[in-house]
Amino acid sequence: MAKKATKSRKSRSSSTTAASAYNPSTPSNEKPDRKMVLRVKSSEKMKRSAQQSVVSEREKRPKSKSRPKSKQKKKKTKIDAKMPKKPPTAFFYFLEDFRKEFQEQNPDIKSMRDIGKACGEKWKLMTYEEKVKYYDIATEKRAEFDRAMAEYIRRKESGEDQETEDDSEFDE
DNA sequence: AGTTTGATTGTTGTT
DNA sequence: AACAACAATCAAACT
Repeated sequence: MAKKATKSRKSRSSSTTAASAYNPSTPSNEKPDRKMVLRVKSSEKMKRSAQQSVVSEREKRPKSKSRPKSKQKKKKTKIDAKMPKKPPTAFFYFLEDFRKEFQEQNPDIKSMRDIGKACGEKWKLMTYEEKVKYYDIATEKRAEFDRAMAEYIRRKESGEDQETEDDSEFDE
């Protein structure tokens, strides 16, 4: 088993792995954590979705307006490099892993479009427990993002005019 | 040659 | 409550 030392960073102590939170019902593992229970409320919703997953609608139709096919990014140029971008969702992390495998099985396909389709299909087939792994990562990232955003705002309010002060960046 | 689109789901923010 | 927009990514496509 490859031991991915992913825990290299931050040892927030906290043995609270988000995964635990995601596992609302552990058969044998019953930890009566009175207060620390379910930090992620979305877990229930997600689980339900995963289990039900049975969507009768074979054709999803946007009830409202047509979907803007092109409206994601106009210019990838730097708008604000300091601004933290939204963290990838669980699905995106899954994509990262899936992509590698997919490319091995299908070296012919290189574009993400095709992979995305396959990923989406499999994603829906995946069970909640399997998804939890990715949800866990996404949740953690979101927390970090939230913190980064707060700091970013704080710094911005503090004075964005303040040029590199703590970091000696003499680029020019 | 450089910019844009296209496709996937999830999360968040706005109304 | 529900929609809108954006997150990564890479190749094809367009200008």
